[in-house]
Amino acid sequence: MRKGEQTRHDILGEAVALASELGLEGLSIGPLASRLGMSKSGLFAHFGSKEELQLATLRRAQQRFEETVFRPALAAPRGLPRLRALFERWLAWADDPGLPGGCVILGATAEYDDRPGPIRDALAGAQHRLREAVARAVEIAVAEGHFGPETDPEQFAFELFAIVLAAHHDRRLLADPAARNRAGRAFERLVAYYAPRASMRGTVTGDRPSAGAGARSDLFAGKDAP
Amino acid sequence: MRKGEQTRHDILGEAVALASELGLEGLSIGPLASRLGMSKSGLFAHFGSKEELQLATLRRAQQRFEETVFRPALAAPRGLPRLRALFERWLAWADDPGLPGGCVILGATAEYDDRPGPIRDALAGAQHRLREAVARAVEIAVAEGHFGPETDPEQFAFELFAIVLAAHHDRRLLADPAARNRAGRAFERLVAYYAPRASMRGTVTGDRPSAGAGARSDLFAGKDAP
DNA sequence: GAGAAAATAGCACGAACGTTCGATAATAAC
DNA sequence: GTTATTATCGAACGTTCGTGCTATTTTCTC
Repeated sequence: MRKGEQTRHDILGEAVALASELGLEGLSIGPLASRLGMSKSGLFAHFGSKEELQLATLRRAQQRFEETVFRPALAAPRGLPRLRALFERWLAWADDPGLPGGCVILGATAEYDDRPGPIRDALAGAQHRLREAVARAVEIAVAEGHFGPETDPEQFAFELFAIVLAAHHDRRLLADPAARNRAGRAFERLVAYYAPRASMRGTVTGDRPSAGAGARSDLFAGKDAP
Repeated sequence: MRKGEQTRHDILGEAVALASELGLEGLSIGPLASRLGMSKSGLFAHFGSKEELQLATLRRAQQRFEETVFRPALAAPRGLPRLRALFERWLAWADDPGLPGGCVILGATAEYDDRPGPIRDALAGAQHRLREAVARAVEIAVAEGHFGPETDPEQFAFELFAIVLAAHHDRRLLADPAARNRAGRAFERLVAYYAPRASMRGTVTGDRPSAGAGARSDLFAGKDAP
């Protein structure tokens, strides 16, 4: 009873890596089995259908995202520092050695975003929850005074996601090493725009916006996780 | 000699629609042939290999993007209006009835961004040229005085692309009708950020001879039907 | 250690795929 | 109108895929 769970765990580890390169659709049972040194039918018995394997692989990737990106970011101080930590980890996520072909979730989204079914449901649900969690973090930043009170949390979450998406795109397709830097500047511009001082708005400053609004974690030491 | 080109044209029209739903990889010859009321082998003879069909389909999608999005935007006045027209058309592109499953190019990018070969090359090359073309449009906007002189054109192109990407994502996966509005607000914020300071520097360049609206269309300069 | 239960292997199936080939029908050239 | 060329078809091949069935080996329980 316990040996099965172990191999199932190993299988999903390889499955995430393989799905990263070939997509959830291209994740085929034969090559996955031979990578693990086991038979096709032996592997198949763990899931009962390919779709179940795909769902389990997707859930595993989502779980790893939460453990690698989201939860550690929650350890950062409330408000902007937390958002900054989230952003940094999110960018690094696509370079995870366990994801040789980029983010599995984004890849699966491109494949299943117009094919109704449990996979699409799982993707949409997770995306919805993530976006809401980011929006909550933005609300906290507003409460902390890092952003102005008229800040729209969902709008912020949308724009943050947009930056991550484009960075992932440029790194994967164009292999552009400048992508990360560009993403960073876009993030700073985003943060600067919503900063409480309205004078920031619509102005053009050559240098990076000063980290006035609690960018350093030591400024707000003491206030911690909710 | 001419009948063949006509059917080839018809085939690629359907191929783009099918690839929009199932991806370039999922574009299979059998179903495509039966959609067109012709035999598998008859269709196959036009391309000689599946990869050639995929490449031709991709080139056709790129050509349609240029005709539908980019070239018409060039007809708008230089500078910010042109960028705005580009942005609007770009957003509408994903809702094109000929693309029932979203942008073929973005879909293909997700599939082939880490698989070396002619398809990836075509994608990366086109993306590079598009990004450069947008950057040139931004340079013009700077010259027109619509943006401040320290505006980084490539950074702007990156951020503009990010907005479009996220809008496409939210519309496809989340079926979120608010996506377009959010993208619009992100665009306005982008434009506002790079706007010149209130201290009017005026429109510096009166009349540098414009390249004209219907200038060049070498965006996706790929050889077509060989 | 014996027996029950679970995990894995081996094999075969039907379907779908890209591709080939020879035959036939449609079109273009003269 | 005849002929040469091109376009299309139908059938088949070799693979690969997901899946089901039956043994056999491994693991857990008492």
